[in-house]
Amino acid sequence: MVMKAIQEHGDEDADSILETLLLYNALESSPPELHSSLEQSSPQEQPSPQEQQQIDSDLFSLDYDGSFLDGFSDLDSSNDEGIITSMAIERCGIDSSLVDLTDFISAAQISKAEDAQLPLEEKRTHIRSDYPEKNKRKLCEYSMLKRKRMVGHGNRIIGEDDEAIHLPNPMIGFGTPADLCQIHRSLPEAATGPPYFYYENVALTPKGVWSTISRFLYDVHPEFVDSKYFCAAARKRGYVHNLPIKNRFPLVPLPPKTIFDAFPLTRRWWPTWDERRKLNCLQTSIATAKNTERIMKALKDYDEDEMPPERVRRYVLHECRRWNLVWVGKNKVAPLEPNEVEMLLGFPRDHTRGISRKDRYKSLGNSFQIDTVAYHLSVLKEQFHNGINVLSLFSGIGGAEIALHRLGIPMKNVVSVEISEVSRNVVRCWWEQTNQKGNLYHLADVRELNADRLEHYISSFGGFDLVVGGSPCNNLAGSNRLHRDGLEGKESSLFYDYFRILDLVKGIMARYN
DNA sequence: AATATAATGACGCTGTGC
DNA sequence: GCACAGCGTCATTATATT
Repeated sequence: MVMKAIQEHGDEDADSILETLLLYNALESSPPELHSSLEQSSPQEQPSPQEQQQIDSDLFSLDYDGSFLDGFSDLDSSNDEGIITSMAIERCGIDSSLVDLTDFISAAQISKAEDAQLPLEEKRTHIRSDYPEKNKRKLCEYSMLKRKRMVGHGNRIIGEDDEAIHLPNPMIGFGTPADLCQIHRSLPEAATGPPYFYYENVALTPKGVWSTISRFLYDVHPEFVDSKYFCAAARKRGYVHNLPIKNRFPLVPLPPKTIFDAFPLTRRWWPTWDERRKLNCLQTSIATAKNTERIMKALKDYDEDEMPPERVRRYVLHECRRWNLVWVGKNKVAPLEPNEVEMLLGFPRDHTRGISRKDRYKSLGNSFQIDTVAYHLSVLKEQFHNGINVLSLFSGIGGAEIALHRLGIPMKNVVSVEISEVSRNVVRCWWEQTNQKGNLYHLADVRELNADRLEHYISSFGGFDLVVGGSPCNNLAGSNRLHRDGLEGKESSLFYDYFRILDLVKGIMARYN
């Protein structure tokens, strides 16, 4: 089918080939194919000096070398697609499913397709005649046009958000510690640092959102990762970043990977007909007492080892999945406690202690999964072992800061912007409790962070090494029944401030160097 | 007793995959 | 056609604080 698609479209039109393959795939039901994980062992020396947690190199003596794909960045002939396709088959095996092949080809394509073609502003701008005042997106695009010189017209018309971005399955990004499907990527020139940037948001957005985000963030393709490959709970997120992806390493100790590992006591009460081994996404609100009460009622007539009728099982399982419930007694389920959520997300125990229960769930539900993010940020350790300057936007309860800390990367200066006073207090407390040597500067609103302030920070400590943050997902997230109105929504449009600030930092840093 | 803060419970719909 | 997942919002009620 791959070959057929190539014959149909010729070697050069990679997009059409992918389209065709995806179409074939939609028409056929291809058998599920497991990813082959590499089992080679070559001890990797891990720089872990003054770290309290020693890294057990035997635990992760996997080969991170992505050499099988080393040629990718150097391919430049128009015949690449054929080569890539055959490499894909070679790599994934002749029997592998089309999904695997297309994922592979897609990942390889992205790095190539991105930097070519249109000038940046051309791609990011589709409304250029009117003078926008109303929405942030237009304002941003307008300011970009003003700032950058206009280049000639492109020859390809790019429609409004119609370049659908395909979510990979399995959602492992450029590989997890256990599944090293690593690909060498070449970033578009406009995307390269300094500074490094790392942007995060929910993977399952309304259509077109991720292509817009990607277009603004210098055409870097998002890395989609589900944190279920790092911990016991799912968390499907997209990450747009310009970090290297070679030689990543995970945090130690490794977090529990299954529900039973995380909560051993639940095993005693877990019915055989509940086959869940991972939790669903940890959200900002939990089940009510009424919910769990109804479940208890539905089960009250059945013994522990007795299988309830299918109707009852279906109801109970549906509610358990919907509300992320765990078994805590005979026929009794309960939502997770705040400190249990902290543990699953990789935060120190009682990190959010002292604020209201509701606020704990909310701030945790809005946070990073630390192990996942730290895995991506781990490549900074070698480069910044003497310390790093961080601009942390939408900091929340400090997921990025904690990831860096747990990686053993000293923070020299952290400018942290967070609207919630409660969350700022959490980070401030943590900063003091962990005896951080560096300086923490707190701001409340990203919208007030202008060029003057940035200039001041950059001149005072010599630039930011990393701009990190995840902008609000309120208007993107599936759970929002009322205002899921996309990237232009009230809160989610703050993404454009992330871009605005990042772009300012890039500009100022370029002047200083 | 008035006011501030916290907890409760009900509320669809989109996108994807089989 | 159906199963499933999903960093959420709001009005109302309960509890805490002044």
